[in-house]
Amino acid sequence: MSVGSDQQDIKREKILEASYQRFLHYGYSKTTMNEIAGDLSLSKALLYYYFPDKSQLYVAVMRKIAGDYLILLKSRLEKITDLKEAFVFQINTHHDFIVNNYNFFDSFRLNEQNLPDTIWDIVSEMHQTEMKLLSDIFKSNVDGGKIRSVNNPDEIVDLLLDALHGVRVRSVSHKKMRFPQKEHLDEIHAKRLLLIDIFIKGLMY
Amino acid sequence: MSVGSDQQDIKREKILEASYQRFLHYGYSKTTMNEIAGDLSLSKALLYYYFPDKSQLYVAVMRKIAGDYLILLKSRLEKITDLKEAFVFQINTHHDFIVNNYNFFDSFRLNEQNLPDTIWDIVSEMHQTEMKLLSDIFKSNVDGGKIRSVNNPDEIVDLLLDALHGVRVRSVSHKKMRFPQKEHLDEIHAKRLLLIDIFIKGLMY
DNA sequence: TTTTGATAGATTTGTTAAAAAAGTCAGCCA
DNA sequence: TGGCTGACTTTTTTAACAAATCTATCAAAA
Repeated sequence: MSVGSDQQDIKREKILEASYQRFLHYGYSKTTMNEIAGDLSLSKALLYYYFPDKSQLYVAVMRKIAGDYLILLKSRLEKITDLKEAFVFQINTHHDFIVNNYNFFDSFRLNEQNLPDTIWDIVSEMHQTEMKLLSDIFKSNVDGGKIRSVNNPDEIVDLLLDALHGVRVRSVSHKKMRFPQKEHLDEIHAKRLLLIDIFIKGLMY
Repeated sequence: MSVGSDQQDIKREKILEASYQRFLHYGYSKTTMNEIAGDLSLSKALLYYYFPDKSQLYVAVMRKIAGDYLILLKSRLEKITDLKEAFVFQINTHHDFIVNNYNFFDSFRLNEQNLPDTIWDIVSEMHQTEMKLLSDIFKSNVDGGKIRSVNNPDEIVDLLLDALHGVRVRSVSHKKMRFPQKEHLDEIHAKRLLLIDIFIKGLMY
């Protein structure tokens, strides 16, 4: 990946961590470079020594938390063989990822158009990795004879992810609140379990 | 419902129609009472004779188009017995309703908070009616032995609607466009057919 | 090589006056 | 007298512009 001394990498990490906290609590546009520098007792100019500009600093933070998310997902899914269990874990982990970083993602909701396109590469990579992990489990379930063979496993996995996503979106947008309440989380979870259940039954012989 | 002479009702209708056209083409906030009055060659004051204020005029238009939508849905679904066909029709009709009135609904997207709460009653009523129509078909399919009995048909119907909804949302929000393109509509449609297929299979014996 | 203070240039924010819109009302008229 | 209007008041939006804040740069210090 990147070259540089250990010292540089450590400082880079420190900057990423401080930036993450700011972005997380105040969002992208309400975070200033001065504040980040202040948190680290550094000069603002140093931030520009390590990162070309604010937007690319943001993308770097995004890359980091996306990476952490994927590592968590991977480590757990590689041990899971049950298809239902796999989807439940995926959907819960993804949900936590969104909820825990809600403010961080406000640059997506308000479409902050000055962000570099590389951020979409990260989004795309996340999706591809999720798909790959689940598809593998799916295929091994097909091979194991637990569900019937289909000609396009990836499409099926993608479809179920879409459907599960819809369970959250609808239950939120229906009411005027923008974000699911604690009470609703259980309801969403129950609905998703039911959906996975029916869907997988529909894939059996 | 409302009392008044036939003449009054006719004028009311004319106002609703003219308002609808304005809201549809320019959205809520970019439509003025003067323009609506101008289209009808009436004075603005007359609008206030028939409707208490702008927001309630908007709600009245909403109630009208929601009513039309539900009538269309009802007339067709009452003749459909096949569960799959019913869901396909529902989802397509709903989609058309949203697409055809896209600008009209901009008051929802930008959350125009000065709209009266009664608008949510309409949304709620739409959903309930949709549910009722589909649930009836669902139940008659259960009775006919085509799918297995479940303890809560409404919940199942609701779930499938959520899931189908998700197919559209994900395929849109994934890319940065806010609205599905023509080319995507076919893809969405195909995905939904597949989802309905698998889901209903999962409900069989 | 890493760090900074000073500073230029761009963007956001706050302010205020003018314009446009919502909403009201006394009275006209068929 | 119910339906309608023009003229009016009040509220909201827009435009312009100065002040403040923020991003980004750079010469020079550590």
